[in-house]
Amino acid sequence: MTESPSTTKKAPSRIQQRNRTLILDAALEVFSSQGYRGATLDQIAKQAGLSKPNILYYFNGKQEIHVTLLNQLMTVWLDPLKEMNPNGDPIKELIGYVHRKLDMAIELPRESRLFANEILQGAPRMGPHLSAGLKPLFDKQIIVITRWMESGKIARSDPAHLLFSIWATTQHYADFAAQTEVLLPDRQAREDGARAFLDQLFTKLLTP
Amino acid sequence: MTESPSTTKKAPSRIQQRNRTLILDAALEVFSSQGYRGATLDQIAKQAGLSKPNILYYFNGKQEIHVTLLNQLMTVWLDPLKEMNPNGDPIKELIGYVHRKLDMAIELPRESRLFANEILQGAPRMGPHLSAGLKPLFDKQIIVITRWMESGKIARSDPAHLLFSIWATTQHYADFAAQTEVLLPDRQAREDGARAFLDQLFTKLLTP
DNA sequence: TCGTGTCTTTACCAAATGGTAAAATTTAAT
DNA sequence: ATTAAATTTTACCATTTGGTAAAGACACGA
Repeated sequence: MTESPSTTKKAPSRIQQRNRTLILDAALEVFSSQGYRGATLDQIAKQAGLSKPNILYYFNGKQEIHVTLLNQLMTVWLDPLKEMNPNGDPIKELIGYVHRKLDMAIELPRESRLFANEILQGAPRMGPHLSAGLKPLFDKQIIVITRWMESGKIARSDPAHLLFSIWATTQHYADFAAQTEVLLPDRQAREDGARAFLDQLFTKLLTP
Repeated sequence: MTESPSTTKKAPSRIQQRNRTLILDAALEVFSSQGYRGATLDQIAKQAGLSKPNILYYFNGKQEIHVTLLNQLMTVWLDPLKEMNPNGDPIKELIGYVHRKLDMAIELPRESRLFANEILQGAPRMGPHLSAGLKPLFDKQIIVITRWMESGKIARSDPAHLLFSIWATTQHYADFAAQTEVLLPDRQAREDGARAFLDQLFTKLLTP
């Protein structure tokens, strides 16, 4: 029986694994720079070095590629937040989180833009994941941070907005790169400056 | 001679003014929520209550509507930055700027998202305006802030990244509303919390 | 009210785009 | 080597979408 591998759940062949990876890589490139509607299967196919029908042999449609990508990268994206250790030194943990997020924005700007695009459009294909995936983790870490504040180890502020501000300031360097690159053209200086500034900003906020 | 008013530069009639406004309003709604490629002339037409050909009577094409919108709103968007008074009290000026930007994000989320969409895609239709419009103003205000720091009236930090962090944290509430609304559903609490937090964040940073 | 120019609608079109059918080719186990 | 299954290509198709032509409706000054 000849059936598309996109529905089959049996062991994927070497070719299948290679091509699905190829497609998802290409899709990340295209979706992150063009948005969901701006991206075309032809662009993804060309970027992947495959034909359009070939791509539809591995995925049931454009939407499935996009959703697969979002699901797959969600884990990577939330990892730094999970890694915060409730028993570590609060300032170290939070400043460390800031640095890890900034590193991710610099090293994985496509992933950042992929999510930014999706959220900007109202998260039409990710809404459930926000409630089911992000929200619980968010609430959990809010509690951790609140405890840290109550223990007096860091200054009191609103933990939720603290996280928002960390996300906003770090992802800004990926999502608004077209702007920051015009305003601060020297890449190395910009990245070093960002690190130093965010360190200072959040250290001052958190130090009791 | 019958000619489209989009090329004519003569005094626009009452109807012309009304309909161009109607179209630009509709276009703001659609472009900001769907992005440039995601927006269709049919959507804009429906939103404006006009027919598609009628819309193309007033504008020469989709791109012209978009560019007109960007140009028109650029002024409004940069206004708060211009308003910073070099002779005022530095902390008051900067904190005031933060509050004005946050108010704009809350009151004009569509404008914020319109620009966010455009920058995210690499500013393909706005690139020149960044260099020609924003850059000079940015550089000028960097100098003002630098002087404030040198005078000892505010703590030293990187002025460019200070502005980036103000933009990032305030616009976050408009651009990532789909996310913040899931994580902090109570609108009033969210907005009040944002104001208080950003006030605290930047006051701590700037106080010498 | 008449006529000229302004505005709107109807009826289209060509290109782009997501997707499919089925033939052709390649892979791999026997 | 043979063959059955997996993979890729070729040739399409229906819909959507930005855009146009031209006829029709309307406004308004003389």
